[in-house]
Amino acid sequence: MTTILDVAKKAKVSVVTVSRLLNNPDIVSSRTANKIFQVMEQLNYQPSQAARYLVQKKTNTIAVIMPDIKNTFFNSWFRFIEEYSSERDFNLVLCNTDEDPLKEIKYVKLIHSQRVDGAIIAPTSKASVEYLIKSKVRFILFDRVFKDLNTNFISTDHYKGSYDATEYLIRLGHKKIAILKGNGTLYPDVERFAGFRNAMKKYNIKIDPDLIMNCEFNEDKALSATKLLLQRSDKPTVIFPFNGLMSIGVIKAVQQLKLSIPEDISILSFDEIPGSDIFRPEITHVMQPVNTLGKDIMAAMIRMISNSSQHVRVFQNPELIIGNSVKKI
Amino acid sequence: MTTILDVAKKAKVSVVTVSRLLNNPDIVSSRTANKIFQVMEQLNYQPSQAARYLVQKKTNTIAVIMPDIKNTFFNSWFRFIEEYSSERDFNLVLCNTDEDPLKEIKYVKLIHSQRVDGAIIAPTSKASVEYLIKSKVRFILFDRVFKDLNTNFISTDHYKGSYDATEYLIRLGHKKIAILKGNGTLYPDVERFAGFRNAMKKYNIKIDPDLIMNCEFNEDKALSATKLLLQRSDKPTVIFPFNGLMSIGVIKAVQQLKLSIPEDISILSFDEIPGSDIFRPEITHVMQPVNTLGKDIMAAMIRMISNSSQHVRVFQNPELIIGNSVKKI
DNA sequence: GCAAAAATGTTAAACGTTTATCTTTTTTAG
DNA sequence: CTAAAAAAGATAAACGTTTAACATTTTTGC
Repeated sequence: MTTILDVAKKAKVSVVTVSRLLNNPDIVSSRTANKIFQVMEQLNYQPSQAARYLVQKKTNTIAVIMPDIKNTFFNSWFRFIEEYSSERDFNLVLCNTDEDPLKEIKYVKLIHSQRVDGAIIAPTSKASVEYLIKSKVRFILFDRVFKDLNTNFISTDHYKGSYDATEYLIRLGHKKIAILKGNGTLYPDVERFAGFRNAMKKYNIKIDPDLIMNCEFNEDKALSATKLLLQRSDKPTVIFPFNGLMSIGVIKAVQQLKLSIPEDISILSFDEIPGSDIFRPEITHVMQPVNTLGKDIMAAMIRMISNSSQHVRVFQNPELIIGNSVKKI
Repeated sequence: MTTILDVAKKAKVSVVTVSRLLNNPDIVSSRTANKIFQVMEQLNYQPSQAARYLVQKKTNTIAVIMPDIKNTFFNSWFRFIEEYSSERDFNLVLCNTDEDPLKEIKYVKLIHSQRVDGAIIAPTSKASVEYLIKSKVRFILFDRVFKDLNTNFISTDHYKGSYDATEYLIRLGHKKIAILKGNGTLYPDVERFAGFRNAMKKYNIKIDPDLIMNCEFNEDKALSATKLLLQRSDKPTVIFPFNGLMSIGVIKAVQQLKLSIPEDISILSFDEIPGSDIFRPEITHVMQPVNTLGKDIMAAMIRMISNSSQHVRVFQNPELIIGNSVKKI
């Protein structure tokens, strides 16, 4: 690998001049600058980030830790993150945890070791977040907040999204609403359920506990749950899965039972489903503002990196996108 | 940030002993080891990768450069890459180029600067590949090969995939086959078209040049092209888009024209479409072996990193997945 | 042609590790 | 209890940069 010394020698200048050109270009004459640039080009020189970091304590790298890059929501969110950061010359390290706390803690330690300038994390476990705090890694939580942990975050108002969606269903005449949720540990899960519960309460509709299913945000479990639900005598009129993946499970189950949406059963999804643009009927869903969620969190991160401390605690508003997967009753 | 010195002091051992524990654990007694580990835990110590790299010349990092993480094909491929590498304790840096040669060259320089142990790249431009060669970055091309460049690669036999698909269509009676392709620069594009052309030739069917559309792998262009095609008096009986994104465009066009698949028009896609698991009819498509493509390229990369040089030149076989989007004529 | 300003050079320390060599201390086996 | 082996320590160099302090050279403006 060619070093700054090689460049200096070949350009017949001192190492310090080369370094100055790299870090403070204004103070070197354009003649020398050109000469050095030319040599750099010839030798294919790129300064070693590692050596640089040691002195400057900056990596220009931001880590993104998330459960699943394949998940539609995280995927499109990531695209905005990537776009924004690449325009500002920050590098991204992407870590996929698969909702595995062990994988997550491994990654968290790794990025600590890498001394990234900051981390954006949609955590699976609280332990990872506590580790980040202890080890003084700069970070912003995304989507999943720990209320008792007093950290920076950007998330969606999951409560409102779910409340509004439920209200929409109720106004169309639905009372037997089935919920496919997680196990109640994840923040969005809790909030979404609370939103549902309170909307039901407001309209004085009793919640049938048999219609609340824990599917752990898993497609297959949603599929089985749906089959169970649809075989009941007292079956629900609508199913409300708390993420896109579970909605896929619901749709598959409906297809397998040769039923149709919304004639036989209505569906309302939290988040878009993959392939939503061509799937018919269009699935009514709560849409989180991925675009601004991505831009804002990255902007906040970059601000934190330059201005040091910053206070970022934001809930953004989701929007109910009306399709035609919900029937009026 | 706590350093190895802090650990040594607190554990009352020498820096060298701590380093030995980290790099050659067998030669330190378990009593000392435990003591040191305990202190590391307490102080949240993680060695600085940068400092380490300077001496050891290893980053344990592999860069993945690809055009679009949102593209179904690259996305699922990436998941396998990620899984395989994380199990083997390699870190991944993900770079999204958006098919922009400038963004790509920026990323290529970046990873050079980061001194990653290797790169896996589905290149957009030849310049990036030439840069990697010049700067002696270890790399394997993925999907997009440059025949004149004599590099390592793992790709699919695009020719065969397309040939077989075309033959399938012909045997079902199709003669007026419309092709939605790119502009003919990308390797897969060229090969896929050659496969189509030769299959047609074998069955002595003349290719109507009006049915060959350059849509640049773009959804909107595929949509417009499809509308044009379907309004012709001498319209095709089947449309064969060269990737999943263009297939989405085709499907949207068909939906907008209120036609149905395969009654009014048949479709055969190269690659899966997003949401393929719930979309009906099931789209007949050429499936690349994403799983093995991912594992194999990562395995090859890791071998290259440890054994130094390696020769990797592989074309894997795609498979035709029969759905019901192609009508017998 | 001269003084001031700008550009470049010289030297050296620092960043946090690893690693080699050599020395000293501790543990183990008989 | 002793000799050998194992473990730990001490010292120092190296990795590729940046940066500060100061010295020297070159350019600029008048």
